[in-house]
Amino acid sequence: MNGLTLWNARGDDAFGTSCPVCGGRLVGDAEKGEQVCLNCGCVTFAPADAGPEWKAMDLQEKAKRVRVGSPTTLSLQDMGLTTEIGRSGRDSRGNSIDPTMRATIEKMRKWQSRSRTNSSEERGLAIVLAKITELCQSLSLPDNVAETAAQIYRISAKMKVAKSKSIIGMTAATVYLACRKCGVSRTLKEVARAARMDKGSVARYYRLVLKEVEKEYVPPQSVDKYISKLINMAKINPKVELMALTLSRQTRDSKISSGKAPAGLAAAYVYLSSVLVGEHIPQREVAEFAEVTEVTVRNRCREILDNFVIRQVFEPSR
DNA sequence: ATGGTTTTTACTGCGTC
DNA sequence: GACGCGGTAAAAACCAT
Repeated sequence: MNGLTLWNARGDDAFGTSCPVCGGRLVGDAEKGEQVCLNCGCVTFAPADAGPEWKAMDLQEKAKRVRVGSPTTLSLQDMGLTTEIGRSGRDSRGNSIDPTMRATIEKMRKWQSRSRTNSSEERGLAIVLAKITELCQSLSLPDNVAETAAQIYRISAKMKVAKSKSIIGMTAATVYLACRKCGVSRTLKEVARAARMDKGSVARYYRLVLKEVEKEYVPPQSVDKYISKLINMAKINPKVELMALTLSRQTRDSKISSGKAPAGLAAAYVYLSSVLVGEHIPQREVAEFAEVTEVTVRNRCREILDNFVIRQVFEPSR
């Protein structure tokens, strides 16, 4: 997907289940939570502010995102054999479904009711997996993250870790862990907000799952990922991204990054780059998008500038 | 629980447009 | 005067032990 990073100039309803340009099918990009159209190749991404106002659209989204004939998936209680099948008789592109397919769907529906969850355990599993899918959607996460989250939850359920734990808590924790494992940059804060939980509780559940299920160390998100994400969310000129990534690479492995919140560091790189490139985004805005304070941005900037000399190579402008 | 580190909060001062 | 920027002290949050 490298080099394909377009940004949504209109900033409106580009994120959906079908391509805003040609109506083609969108597939997720594991890197950034973007979606790419299989038909025309254009890239869309989630609206910058995942504020509460698009809760309303989540339900519609959910209804629209019916998966017909998709491959088996771990994020459904029965691996996807019992898809919730809409009654509209239309597929995800809005085309009507041909009779053969319709028959297949009917068969699936029949089998679905037969194999329906009978034990309470399985019912519980189904509920949580649905929650996971829902949370992933409201965070605009690619499918593979949902799958990973589902897998993590299955394991923790099997290990009885999830026993008598809050459903949203476990959901948020597994989704957050899945993000980290898949290298998708979503902060704990973002996950907590989407799950309507406070950060502290999600962190507690996260630790629990990490300790009991994952056991291995899951490295934090690289600064680069945050930079790309910031650029995408704030619809900043890609030139700035290039600059920020370059700076980030040059200064990697330096002491300045150890123990610091990657989001703050990324914000500092983006800010500095915006100045260097001549696009100049106020600290205030960068900080806001990175969900850190201006103070943090400033502190990171100072450390970067204290430790490195930035020599700008001016191109002859004619 | 604790102590060290980082981030946030709240406030102030400076220069510029 | 409003705005962007830089700084500071103290509180709060975080994290490893």
